[in-house]
Order: sequence, then structure tokens, then C-alpha cells
Amino acid sequence: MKVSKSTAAEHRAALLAAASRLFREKGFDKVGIAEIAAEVGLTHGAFYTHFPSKEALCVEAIATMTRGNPVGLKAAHDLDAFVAAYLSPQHVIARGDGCAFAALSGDTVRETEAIRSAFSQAIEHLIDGFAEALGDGRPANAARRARGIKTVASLIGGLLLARNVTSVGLRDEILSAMKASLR
Amino acid sequence: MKVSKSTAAEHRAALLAAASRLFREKGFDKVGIAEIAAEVGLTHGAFYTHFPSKEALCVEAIATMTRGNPVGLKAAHDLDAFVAAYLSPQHVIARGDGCAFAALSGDTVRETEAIRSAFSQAIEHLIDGFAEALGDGRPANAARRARGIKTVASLIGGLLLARNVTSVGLRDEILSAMKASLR
DNA sequence: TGTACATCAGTGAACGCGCGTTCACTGATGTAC
DNA sequence: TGTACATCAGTGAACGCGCGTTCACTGATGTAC
Repeated sequence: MKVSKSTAAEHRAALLAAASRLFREKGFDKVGIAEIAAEVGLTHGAFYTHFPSKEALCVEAIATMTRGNPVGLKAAHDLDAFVAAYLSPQHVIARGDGCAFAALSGDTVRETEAIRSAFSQAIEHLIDGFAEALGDGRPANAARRARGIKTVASLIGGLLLARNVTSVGLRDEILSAMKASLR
Repeated sequence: MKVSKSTAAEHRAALLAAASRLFREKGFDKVGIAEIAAEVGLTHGAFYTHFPSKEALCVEAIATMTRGNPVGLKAAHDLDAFVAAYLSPQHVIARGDGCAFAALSGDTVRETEAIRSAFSQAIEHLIDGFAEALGDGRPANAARRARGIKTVASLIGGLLLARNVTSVGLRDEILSAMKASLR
């Protein structure tokens, strides 16, 4: 049965939101169209009135997940708080609501051109954002860009490492060491 | 038809080697038993005389991939050469022969306990190895362990970032920035 | 404002496909005599 | 050393399953008069 235009628009947004969360939690391959649709209260058939294919959804979901700049990081003096939140035990556990880059950078290298391209653009945007914030708004120069890259890579690498150790003690040691190295 | 014991042993080792390479290249989910067996010249049925399940193969393959210490890193003065090789364009491209941690740390978080446990052990071993090498053989203390963790996380994060950008210029900028930050 | 009709979001059965795993069978290996 | 037989690595058909995608159909929406 048909549904009002505004409801349909809500469904589309909800599909993107569900995909965005589920993809980060389980990866692209382990989430099916039916699962995403069910999350929103629809059947898999309805999905195809909103997106032409799963790949198209992945591309849009990447944009959704990475939209906006790193949570609340506006300038260099915010960095410590941002790093503390990023390298927290909560972020280690909450994959579905967490960083898309840490969650998906292992998957995207093996995906199609369209997906790789969307992810690459998001990374460029992220690095630009960090370089700018670390320069307190002044235009980025090479040194600040290098610091932005270092920060991004350390955060992602540290979070991935922490997510992959089973010992809580080692996990916390990793988080502390990475926080210290970004001070 | 049956095959000599030594041939069978070779087949087992070849299956592990093929799996080790293919898993790093494509991830656990995108490599099938039939593909691995075919790589060795066997059919999928033969696989099950060597391994009870795909999961068991994954566990053993993780051990295979991560066996031995970080390529040639024996002491702190080797670090620069190791870092240069790790953060090289060749390593960005050659995923199947490259670092298992960069290739699979995104996947393993979503896998079974047995796989997570094998991967976690490998990471602990890796960090221990780095902490020891960076201390030039002397017993590791907290500061050296922290430096080992920072090095490992930066290498993995930097490689993943470099693998995920489509622009060659940005890729090289990332590799340079990460090499500089580990000097 | 009320009616008639075209539109189209959503349903659910069906499709082809690839996957991990099982199993009856084959025939070379390797052992017991 | 030679023969008879048990073992077991490897084959290939078959299984159940979940997936992405298609499509005929439904019925509420929204538009034209």
C-alpha cells in the first residue's frame, strides 16, 4: 500500500540510519537488505523503491556516517577531550555508533570503485578538518597537515588495536599509551 | 585416490599458505573453501580431510600469518628500515603478502571467539616483540611498551589510511607523515 | 468541497547464485603376513 | 621380496541456507475535474 510522501522520506532516512549503524557494527557483507528493512519496519522489497542496489546504499551510507566534522573538534584546545572520548572503553565497545573509519577501513579496500571513492573522499575531508582544527582556524600548512594525518592514523590504529585484544588490561594499556602519544 | 603421507602434509601446508594469502587479500568472508582448495590443485571435499571447518582454518591461518616476529626487526637501530618498508607504496598495494594486522583487524572484531582469541594473542606477541626490540634486548619497561604500542598502532593506522585513499599524492603524503612521526 | 482515477510505496513469492558442509565412492598407499 | 588387504586422501554430486534482486499485485495517496 502506498504511503504519504513525508512518510516515504522518513523511511528512506531511516533505512540510511539503520544501514549506517549496522554496517559499522557488522561490516557491509554481514548485513542483508532484509535486515536493514526489518529494522525500519519494512520488507526487503520496499528497499528497492528507495535505492537501486545495495552498493548504492553503501555509498550513501558512507556519506551519512562521515558527514559533519569529527565530533565537536573545533580547535586545537579541544583535542585532548576529543582524543579521550575517541580512545575510551565505551568507543571500543560501541562500534555501531562509533567511528566509521575505524569500523570500515579494513572492508572498503576490497570493495567496488564507487565505495572506495566515497570512503576516500571522506578520509580527505577528515584530514582536512583535523589539519584546520589543529591550526586553530588558520590555513593549513604542511606541518599541520602532517600533524593531522598523524593524529587520525594514531586514533584509528589505536582503536582497532584496542578492539582486537581480549585482555581488558592490555586494552587499557593501549588506550593510555595512545592518548599519551597524542598529547 | 589416496596420496602419500608426505604429499598430504604438503597439501595441508599449501592450504594454509593459500588461505593465509587470500584471507589477507580479500578478507575471511570473500574467500571460499573451493577457491582455497583450487589454488592448491584440490577439490573442496579434500579440504575437510585437513580441517574440520572454515573457522578452524581461519584460526590456524592467523597463527601462520603472524608467526615469527616483525620482519627483521631485531633492535632499535633497525626501526627506520622496518618502518620505511612497512609504510612503502609496495606494501600499500601488496595486501596478500603484507601485514596481517592491517589486513584483518577490521574483520576479526566481528568474528567468533576462537578467531578473536587467536588474533588477540598475535597482537600481544607483536607488541611484546616491538617493546623488546625497541629496548635493544633489555627487559621491557612501561615506557618502552608504550613506545611499542604507539609504533604498532601508527604503522597499522597509517597503512590503512594509505590503502583507503584513491589519490596517489595523498597516499604518499600519509606515508611520509607517518614515517616522520615515528622517527 | 466531493468524486474518479492515476500514481506509486510497500508486500511477499520467486529467481538464480554461491556458500559451507556432508557423504558414498575411488584407488593409491602402506602394512601385515 | 611378494602378495592380500585395510586405510584414508581425494573426488564430485548433493544438501540446506542466506543472499541480492525482480515482479505481479495491493491499496492508500494525491491530483484533476
